[in-house]
Amino acid sequence: MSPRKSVTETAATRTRILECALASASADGLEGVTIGRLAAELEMSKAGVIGHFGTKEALQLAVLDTAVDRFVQRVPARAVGARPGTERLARAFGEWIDYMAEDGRGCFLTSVGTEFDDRPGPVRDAVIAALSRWSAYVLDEIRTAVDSGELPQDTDPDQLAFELDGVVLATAQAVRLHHDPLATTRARRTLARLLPS
Amino acid sequence: MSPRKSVTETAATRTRILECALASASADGLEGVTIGRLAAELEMSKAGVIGHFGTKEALQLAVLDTAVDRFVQRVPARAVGARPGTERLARAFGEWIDYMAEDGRGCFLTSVGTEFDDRPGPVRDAVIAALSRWSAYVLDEIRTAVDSGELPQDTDPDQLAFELDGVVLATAQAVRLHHDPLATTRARRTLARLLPS
DNA sequence: TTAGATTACGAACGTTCGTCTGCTTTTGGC
DNA sequence: GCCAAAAGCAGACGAACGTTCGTAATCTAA
Repeated sequence: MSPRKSVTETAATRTRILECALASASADGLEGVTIGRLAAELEMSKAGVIGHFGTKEALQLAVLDTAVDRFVQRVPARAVGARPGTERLARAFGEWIDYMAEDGRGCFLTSVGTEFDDRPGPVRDAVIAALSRWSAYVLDEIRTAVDSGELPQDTDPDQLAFELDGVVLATAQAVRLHHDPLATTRARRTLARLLPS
Repeated sequence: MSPRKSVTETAATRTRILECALASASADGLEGVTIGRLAAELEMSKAGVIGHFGTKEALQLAVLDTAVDRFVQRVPARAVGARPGTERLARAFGEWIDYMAEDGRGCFLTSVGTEFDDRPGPVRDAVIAALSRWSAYVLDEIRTAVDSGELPQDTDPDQLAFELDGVVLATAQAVRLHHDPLATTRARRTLARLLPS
């Protein structure tokens, strides 16, 4: 039928599937992704789609991986240039907020976290693992800031991380559910208070 | 077959269905509720289940209504005795936090908000309406507190409401996803800072 | 006592789900 | 140029989906 692709192009097919699945999952949730709809949208057979992953669950994990990669490339990667401590934290969270506000995207990772927060399994584990990595990153920077005196000595890192998490979640809700154009403004204001520069 | 129920008992059947559906939706999301599983769990026929509502979407809206009712009975209702302003706000949010922490329940309303934040339709509209009512309630109390001098004159009510929302969302995530036993402690600490008494 | 709703049933509808089985085509290394 | 490996297709599988029948049993009201 259609001309076959080179090996790099077949790897690109996998990427194409994951991009489409990520878009679908952003709207309908990770469980809402279906092989049939993906196949129709990509003009492939269902077997051609799932053949790259084996099972739907493996596909879900791959989608999650893709989303995490993009997040890492976008958020922490853009903060490496900032000085460790509050400056890096402010940069990272600022990038995250901007990222969420783009096209009302929100945060895929936290959305899936809510979707799977009561469904034990590999997907839930993967979400928790990813969020734990982020959490460790944040806590590390907070401790650096405390040690250097940027933050008060009596700062409770876990408490601050909790409040920063709240800012992110509130922003995601404001952006996606309420389409609030002032969400980023409010988020930045809270951020500035939590992370004095 | 089985003896028919009186009219009050048949109304109780509807309640029984909604309770079961609410439990199912808490775990699998509102879209994850299926007529077949409900019927099996309630030992009824699928037709008997859906007959009370007509369509699955109507059932979803009824489940949402049930959840909102319970929330109202539990959270704002317990705060009516508190003095308007920061005291009532602190009481209401404190109750909400306790409510979320019970059995790691989390907040059904915000979970569904995340689930449907990109799916236009009656369910999304109903979630937004319910959250808007809560938001109006909170903003009203904040303004009362500002007027009475409990909160600084330059308080931005929307900003404070945004940050309170963040506390709730962070608590829900900590409780449901991470099973964090310290979630309520952290939430109360943030609350105390946002709403000085 | 009777008539009309109401309630729930069993059964089937057509659709979609995820998965699997052959089969054909293409690819990459020899 | 050849050949195993991989990619993708068509199609079918059983199961589950939401919905809709016709019917039997029950309740309410006249």
